[in-house]
Amino acid sequence: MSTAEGRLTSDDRREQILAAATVVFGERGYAGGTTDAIARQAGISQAYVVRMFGSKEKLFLEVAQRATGRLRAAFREIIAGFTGAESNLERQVLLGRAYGELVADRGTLLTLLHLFGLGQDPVFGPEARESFLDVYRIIRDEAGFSAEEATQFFARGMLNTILLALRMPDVKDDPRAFELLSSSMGEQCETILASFEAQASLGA
Amino acid sequence: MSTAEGRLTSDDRREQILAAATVVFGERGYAGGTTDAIARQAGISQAYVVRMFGSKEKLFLEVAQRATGRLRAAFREIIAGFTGAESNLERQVLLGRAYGELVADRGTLLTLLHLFGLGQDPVFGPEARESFLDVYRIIRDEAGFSAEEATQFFARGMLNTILLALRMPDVKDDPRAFELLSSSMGEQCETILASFEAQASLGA
DNA sequence: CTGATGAGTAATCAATTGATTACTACATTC
DNA sequence: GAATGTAGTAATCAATTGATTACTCATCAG
Repeated sequence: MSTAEGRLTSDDRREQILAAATVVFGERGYAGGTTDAIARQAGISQAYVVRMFGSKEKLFLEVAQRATGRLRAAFREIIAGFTGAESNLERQVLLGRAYGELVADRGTLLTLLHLFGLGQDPVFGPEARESFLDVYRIIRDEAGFSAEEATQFFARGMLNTILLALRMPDVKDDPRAFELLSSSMGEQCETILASFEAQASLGA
Repeated sequence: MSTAEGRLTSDDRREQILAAATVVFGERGYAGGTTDAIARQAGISQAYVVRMFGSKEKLFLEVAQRATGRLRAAFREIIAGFTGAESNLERQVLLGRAYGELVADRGTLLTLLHLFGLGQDPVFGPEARESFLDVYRIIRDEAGFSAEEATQFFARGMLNTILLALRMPDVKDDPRAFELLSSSMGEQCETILASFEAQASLGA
């Protein structure tokens, strides 16, 4: 996606770099994602990536905050649409669907997962914990789930996240893999898989 | 833990390097974990680390295989101890406890999680999927769980894994964090937390 | 003793990486 | 039309990293 445009406003360029960084950090993790790969993905020079965000660390922080922010927004949007007539089970389905749509962007999915693996980092750790808890508070206080319901919802979400990160749908021919995917993700698997196929992967 | 011993047999040294690599790869991921950090952790030279395993990639592969292998062994040991009188719920508790004991080693926990985030890697991806499915098959075929029970068991396990990776117990004073931890991990949280405290973290 | 084998390292290399600097080109404003 | 700000890059740097090579030192069989 090295969109070879001309000059952009710094805000537009910023968005573009964040999108590119989400892809690269997703595929290679924080340590493995280079500013050079991000620059190439965005079609600009490596120097400009660093200059616009100050450092790779600050860039990743913004990428992570953007991902968790989008998650919060997606959940709040669904909750705002609650009529009050749904059962909590129906609400779980609606929220789960929203999560599925969000992480249909593989970069976002993987960035979230990589962030979770950075719990011991002095900078990203606190950020990761706080974001995770924020989402839990939304599900608990704003969606009105009980602790048990919320935990169950999160557990299923984490399993789905890992199954997608693993690219488990790639071995869907295996009967046990198919069973696990169906049992955990239901029909959502198809939609998300299709979306993954559509996403360009980084060159070697 | 730079245990400054003298010469060891190559097998003993191998074990020691694998243990050191588990710690380092756990804390910094595959890309971020350097052979130099592993060597220092093991108290030997960087050259010897590379030489013994051929490459960093092969070393990580062995570390990952060791972690997933231990998981399979732990589950099989528990299953072998089943009397046939337990309910499936009791069996879930027993297996969950075994998982908790395994990932009380933080290096193992994080190595597993990092492996899951490598699903698109041409080398580690297939390995990760196959290992994950192997464990699922054990739970499904050898422990005799239904697809729904197994999925639920895995979902809970993945949530616990991420909560521990996030170091969520560090913010246990937060009422919602405490609630989530209690609801997902129960009293196991205490044991594992204590074990984490006891583990030396890498120097800067 | 001697010679071979295995454990382990120091030194070094080429490649990569995040960051900095000095610069260019295009706008906008006065 | 000069001046100023803003988007963007080329060139370069110091540090790091995985890997290789040539070596040292200990041990042990004969």
